[in-house]
Amino acid sequence: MPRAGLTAERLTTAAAELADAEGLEAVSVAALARRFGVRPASLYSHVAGTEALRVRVALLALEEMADLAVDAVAGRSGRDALAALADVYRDYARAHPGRYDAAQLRLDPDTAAGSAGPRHAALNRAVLRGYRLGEPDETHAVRIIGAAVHGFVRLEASGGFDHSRPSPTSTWTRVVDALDTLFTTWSRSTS
Amino acid sequence: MPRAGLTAERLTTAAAELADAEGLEAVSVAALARRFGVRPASLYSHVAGTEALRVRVALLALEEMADLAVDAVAGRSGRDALAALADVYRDYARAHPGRYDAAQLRLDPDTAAGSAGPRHAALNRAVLRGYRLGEPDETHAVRIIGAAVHGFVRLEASGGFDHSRPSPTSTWTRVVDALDTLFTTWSRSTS
DNA sequence: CTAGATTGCCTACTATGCGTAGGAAAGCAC
DNA sequence: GTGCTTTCCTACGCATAGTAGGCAATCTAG
Repeated sequence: MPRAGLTAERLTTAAAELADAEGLEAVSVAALARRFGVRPASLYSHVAGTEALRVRVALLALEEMADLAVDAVAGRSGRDALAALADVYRDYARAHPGRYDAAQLRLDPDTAAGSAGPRHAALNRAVLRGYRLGEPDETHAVRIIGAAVHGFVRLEASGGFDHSRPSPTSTWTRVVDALDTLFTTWSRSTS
Repeated sequence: MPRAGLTAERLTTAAAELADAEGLEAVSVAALARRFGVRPASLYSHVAGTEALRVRVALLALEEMADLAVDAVAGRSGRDALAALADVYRDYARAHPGRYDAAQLRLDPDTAAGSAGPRHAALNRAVLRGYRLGEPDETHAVRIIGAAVHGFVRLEASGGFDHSRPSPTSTWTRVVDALDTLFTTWSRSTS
């Protein structure tokens, strides 16, 4: 019998595609085995199990988003950089909802430390440096960006405002404007 | 053999407690059956299945939050009302993480229409009326409150800033301040 | 090109969960 | 008590996660 050519990488990308197409819930050993025309037990030589599969998708998503974010932010500063960074997250979530969901999984500390998570944190701070906030404001700002972006993305993804007026994108613009204004104001009042 | 006295209500409250204690994932027909010392099949005369159980928890949580929100907002206006409303959501999420997660489930349109969802929308708008935003700003504002609050709560719940400085609560204060300032500014510039 | 080692995928199994069908008995009406 | 309803049961069928151990496809030595 011919071999299917399973590897951890191929399983991870297939899992990511499956997550985007049918939701993170659909990512399971059984589903992947079907996709590769192989018995479920065969996957266990390559990945530890269902949860490990989802974690791999999370790590992939974090890397992809970090790469996109680095490109988007390059050569920009201030509001431009902030908007570019925020757009990366929103656009990624719309293009890859399953991967994005996976990226929200709570990773154990070791895994998180080895992930692209720290790159995201560094990028956020790099963008914020333009506002010259200082501490602890910069930390507050990192958290607020995270909350606003993830909160908006989640609302948008859960269909809360499908086909409703005004358009989600116009609200998104307000969100980014509000963040920029907020940080600019902090910056002024502290200096 | 004595009867366990199962009812849809008792199952729902037990499911809510289980969700808060062990996560929404832990809510299942089998787990509830164990809790009541009963065979899994016995639950199906009372609830349709695992998903229905979670939806019931969601509806319960939405009602509880709406009741709390009504009380919290009563007699307040402006920033006070906004802060009180936002605090209700954050405090509820911290006290009842499983119920709060359930409340984020995507409900089918009919179920959603019969839920406390519309009460939440009405309350949000009632609080915002104090800012005299008009449309479409008021709608943007409703969405932004939702994004900011849910985003923050989610970050806080996922342990993103456990034991880290500055305290999550100090960031929360900034979030509420930022929302108040934002809406106040919109209000002025439009009038 | 063959012989042996490797390893990829298999069968077979256990355990757990969901959900359905149909039966027995507990409790209620009278 | 007799009969009716409801509650909970046993017994299934099916899907999934994961483990143990085997056969054979492929790689490597010589």
